[in-house]
Amino acid sequence: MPELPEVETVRRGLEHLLGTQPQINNIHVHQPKLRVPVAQNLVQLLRGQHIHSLRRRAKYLLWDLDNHTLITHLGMTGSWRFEDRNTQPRKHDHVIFELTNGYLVYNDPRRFGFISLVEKNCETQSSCLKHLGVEPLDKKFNANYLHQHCQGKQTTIKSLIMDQKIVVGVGNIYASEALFKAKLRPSKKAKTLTRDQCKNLVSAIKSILKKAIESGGTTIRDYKNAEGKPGYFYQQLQVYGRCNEKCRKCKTPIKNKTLAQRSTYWCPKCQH
DNA sequence: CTCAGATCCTGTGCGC
DNA sequence: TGCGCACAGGATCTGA
Repeated sequence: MPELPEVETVRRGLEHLLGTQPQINNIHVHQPKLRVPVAQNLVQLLRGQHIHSLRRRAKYLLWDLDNHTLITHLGMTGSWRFEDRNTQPRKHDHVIFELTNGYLVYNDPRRFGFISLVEKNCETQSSCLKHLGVEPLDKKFNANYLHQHCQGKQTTIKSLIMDQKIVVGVGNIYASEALFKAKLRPSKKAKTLTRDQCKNLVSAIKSILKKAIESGGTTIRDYKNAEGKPGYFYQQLQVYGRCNEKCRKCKTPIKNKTLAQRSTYWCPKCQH
């Protein structure tokens, strides 16, 4: 569900709502069975700690506490909401953080997300973060880097840019969108890309992600930011979800096919 | 090592 | 109206 722009939007919203270093008074775990089970001693360990800052790495949110870092992931359908009063609990409210200034609620119908814990300053060595590739908006993600990773790769270029070991944060929506902007077919073999094509693709990924962040992300169905508001990048989608609709550039009907288990969209005339 | 496919879950929307 | 099926923004594991 949430890709980098959505996670970054959630991070910014929560950072604003949390205020200055709230303390965790208590935690209520209603459903510990997330993709990674919630640790049994989570409540005991975190009670009394403060939330100092909220960072993002890839699609993970990193919560800096006094003695630990909380690593959380939204999976496909996870969301955080902040409430200043204790309101009616909703279906799939799995974990509730009772803070000095309000309630922080993790809701996730499909339970593909998780909340886990590592010792302070150890997060980069944790199993979920240590194999991650470069951030797409970092200057390390450039034409040479991508071209090198394409060498000899039998897989498709769409699978490659969604591979979090190479570059993080690009999910199913923005992969299709970036490939449209770079005029490349999603099914093109990664090893056949020239350096120039890699250069175009890198800048397409960067510009799409930046624009999506500016718009507060993309809401297809259930994504909501921390304030409960949708993202507006949906209006700017060129191909994703537009099967049989006319390409906005050349009027050719957009094609749709499942590629590597994921729904994929492209314009057969604009992309080669 | 590389790559494709199955898998973890629930909700929604479609065709019949 | 109701049922069954396909599909959904992610990441990890298995096995060929």
